[in-house]
Amino acid sequence: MDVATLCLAVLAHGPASGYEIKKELEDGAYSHFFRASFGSIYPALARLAQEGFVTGREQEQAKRPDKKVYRLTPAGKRELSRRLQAPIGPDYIRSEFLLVLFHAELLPARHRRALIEERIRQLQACIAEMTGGGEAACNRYEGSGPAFVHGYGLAIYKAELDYLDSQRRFFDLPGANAA
Amino acid sequence: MDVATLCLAVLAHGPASGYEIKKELEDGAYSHFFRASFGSIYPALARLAQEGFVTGREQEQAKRPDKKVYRLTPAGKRELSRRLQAPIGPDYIRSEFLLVLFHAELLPARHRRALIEERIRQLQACIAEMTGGGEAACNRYEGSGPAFVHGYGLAIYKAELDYLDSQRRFFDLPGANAA
DNA sequence: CATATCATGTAAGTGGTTACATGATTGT
DNA sequence: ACAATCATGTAACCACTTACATGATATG
Repeated sequence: MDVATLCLAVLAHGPASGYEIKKELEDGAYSHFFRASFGSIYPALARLAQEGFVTGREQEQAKRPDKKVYRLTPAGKRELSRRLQAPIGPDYIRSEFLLVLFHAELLPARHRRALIEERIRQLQACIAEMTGGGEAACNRYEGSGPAFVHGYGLAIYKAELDYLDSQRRFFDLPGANAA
Repeated sequence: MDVATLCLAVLAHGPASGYEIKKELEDGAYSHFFRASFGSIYPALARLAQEGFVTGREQEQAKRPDKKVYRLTPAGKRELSRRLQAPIGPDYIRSEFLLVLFHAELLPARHRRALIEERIRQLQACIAEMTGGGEAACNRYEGSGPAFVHGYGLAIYKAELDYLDSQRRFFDLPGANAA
């Protein structure tokens, strides 16, 4: 599943410009399980428009640069549905955090401690943002799918935090013979 | 952190050939948080040897192709330590599973159910393999680092399974108007 | 008899990212 | 004044994957 499919997916929730799609992928619900940069989003949208899966309408704005608002065509919606039903690949995970801690014995104890404390802070912030009602990004989405995925992510983050909390003793293991 | 660093990391646990490193990344403990293919491992090892971070010794084998066993040099160990202490990037996650389920409403109910049941099966298998004592791959590693990471992964997988179990009602939501 | 495992390596292709180019507007 | 936000797009680059080339041995 490439960036084009991702764009179709985001657009299924309503029309948006390339810039808005990027923001969604950066701060919104999608950020927890996908990623893409401008350099891949803009060409993907242009291609999708050419293929007839989206239409892009130039929209002037007062005191802002013009933006090109894309929306799904009926063909685009069918295409998205088709792509979502294709066999899925396995989750791709690449965690430098876990790679480094796998070799905790090669690190100075304080460095190990700093890594874990930073991780705890990040997880707490993330959980707070996802739990706290209000203007949180994910609130924009309605329906069982987004709610299910939201709960899924939250369950994982909570489990990570709980685990780190239960492993506080790991912080204070004898220091390493560092470089 | 690139494949070269990953190779240094694997070699820190003992000498290995390119083929063995790949196996480790595919079935071993590393498989849960990193990935690499032959096409990137072999050139990385050649480069590391050229830089003096590893030495490769050709080893003949009876009834098997020769293999080139690499081992970390003292400089290589220092280099690994140095690289592990560099600032780490955020976890990179790309889950087609979550992307598809985020759009559950666009899918036929049976497809949604099949995805989740498959996921449950995978998680159960994974947890069983990690929990069950015996010849499991991760048992090769000793020390607090590997144990910590093992526990971390297990905590996540268990949380995912628990969540899916708690959401069984999600399976039977009204079907979608599929393509 | 076919397929899987063991074993190394290269070349072509790909799906992205980073950096660049451009520029008004708003907040600090 | 300086940085951030809004906004689009291109070009150069990069790390990695897939497929190819080669071939013996073991397994079902």
